[in-house]
Amino acid sequence: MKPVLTSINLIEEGGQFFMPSLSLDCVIFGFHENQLKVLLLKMKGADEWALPGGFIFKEEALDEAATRVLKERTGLNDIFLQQFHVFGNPDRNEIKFHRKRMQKVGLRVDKHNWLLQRFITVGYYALVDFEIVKPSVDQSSVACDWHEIHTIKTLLMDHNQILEKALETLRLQLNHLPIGYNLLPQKFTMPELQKLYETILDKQLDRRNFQRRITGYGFVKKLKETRKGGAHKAPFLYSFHLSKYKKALAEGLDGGW
Amino acid sequence: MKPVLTSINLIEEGGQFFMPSLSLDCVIFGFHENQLKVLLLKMKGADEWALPGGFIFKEEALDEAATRVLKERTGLNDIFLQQFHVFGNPDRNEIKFHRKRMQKVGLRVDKHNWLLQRFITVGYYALVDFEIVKPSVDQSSVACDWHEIHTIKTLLMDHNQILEKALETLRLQLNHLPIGYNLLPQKFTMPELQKLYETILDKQLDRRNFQRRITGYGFVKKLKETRKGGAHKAPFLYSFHLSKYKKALAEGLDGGW
DNA sequence: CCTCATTGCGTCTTTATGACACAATAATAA
DNA sequence: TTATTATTGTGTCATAAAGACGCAATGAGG
Repeated sequence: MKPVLTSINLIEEGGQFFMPSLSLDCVIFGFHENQLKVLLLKMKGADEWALPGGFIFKEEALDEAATRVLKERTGLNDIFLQQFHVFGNPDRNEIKFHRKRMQKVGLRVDKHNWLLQRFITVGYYALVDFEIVKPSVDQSSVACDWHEIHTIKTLLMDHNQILEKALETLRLQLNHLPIGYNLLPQKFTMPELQKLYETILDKQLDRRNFQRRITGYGFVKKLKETRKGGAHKAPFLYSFHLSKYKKALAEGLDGGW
Repeated sequence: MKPVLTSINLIEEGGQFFMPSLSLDCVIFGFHENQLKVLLLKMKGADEWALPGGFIFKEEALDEAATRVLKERTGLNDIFLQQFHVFGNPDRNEIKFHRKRMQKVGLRVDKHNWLLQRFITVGYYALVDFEIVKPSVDQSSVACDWHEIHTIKTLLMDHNQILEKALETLRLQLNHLPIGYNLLPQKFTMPELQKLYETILDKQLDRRNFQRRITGYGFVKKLKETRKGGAHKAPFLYSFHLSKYKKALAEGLDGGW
């Protein structure tokens, strides 16, 4: 039903298992050491880093396919993921990329091969707890690592554009989806939450007003523990009160109408 | 390059012109008589109304295809449109629909026909000035009419779900995209703008506070004319100051962070 | 045990929001 | 012609939220 395909027979036989001309790419976000990071792959025969992606089985729902790709890449099952945009310009240049890659691998294929067609890709972003993810390479890639969002250079094909759009979406959805909950560990400090907001919004926030506003919403629980070990005063730990968080987000955290 | 296809050779020959397994559907919004409306089609051989849709030529960008469909349907060229979601469940049931339709038309086709495959559809919404649209049927439909948003019953396939998602997106983007500008005529009254907001947000707003807030943003110009003819006091006409509107939206009209 | 950067909590001012009062006005009915 | 009526234009007041900042408490490191 869902056979494990090697690099070679993916090219030669993928066409009979996957939807034609359709792929998906995942922007997997993690938060670590007060930095927003993205999981990137380096594929065999490619110089540039790329977003992890995959194809959709002929009988598989789009979301299922994204879930499967994320599972393969991070080892995690219950991942928060959101479809955010379809990238459908005819010049996305999957074709050149695949042809180049096949040449490097030394494979000769028919020009009607399913991979040598124009592809439209659905962008998903995922939010994971950095701590519990174990990035793993697959058979077609040589590296799989976290990259800090601001240090990312040129990515494969239109992946920079996909990443930008994912970030923009994340910013717009910050007040409507449980982004903090999914990106932070169970217990976190107020400065950590603030830094997450600042990174996503790309804007400095006042420490004291931030704290007042967040506690005002009432969706974080202050714990009795503190985070020892830092160089200065130990901040209190907090955790999300998920039902209250979701309820508040449903209304929208921004003033609005 | 982009041949006009009749109903018959669309089925038989569409496969050589269009991307396989991929379609797009448009939710075309208009605002008229203080009601939000959607343009729906009734297709030959179908009982239910449907969203206007189309396919993507093999060398055509996704947005181009959407623009083309909108042009065909409304006669308009410069339409504001936004891609908002991809619908990719395997049980969307395009297949049953097409098979049924072909039977009614009395057409026998191969089971590998391109239309009898699973289709994934990209949802676009469009905002048009109701006044200047001339809905037109195409060769595959028997009617094309505006429907008030709250009176719409069961639509074809998953089109109710697509419409719902479009409305939800519209609500979320109200403070970030020039939605008023694109839905209202050049000149409009404050009560009209308010009704538009109320319909999209599905919420009553205080007339006086609404006016204060909108004028406070500074992106509407009060004109010296009034809208005569109503049964009561003639309201002033306003028009959007587009550059200021866009600038304000870029910041986001909601308080936010 | 002193230093210092960081954290926790608070104040004050300004701005925005929500609720409501009242006068002005254009079509209609008397 | 004039009164009626529903609606629009403008303003007030109380309350809530946002922005700017002060200061004491704390924990690690010297």
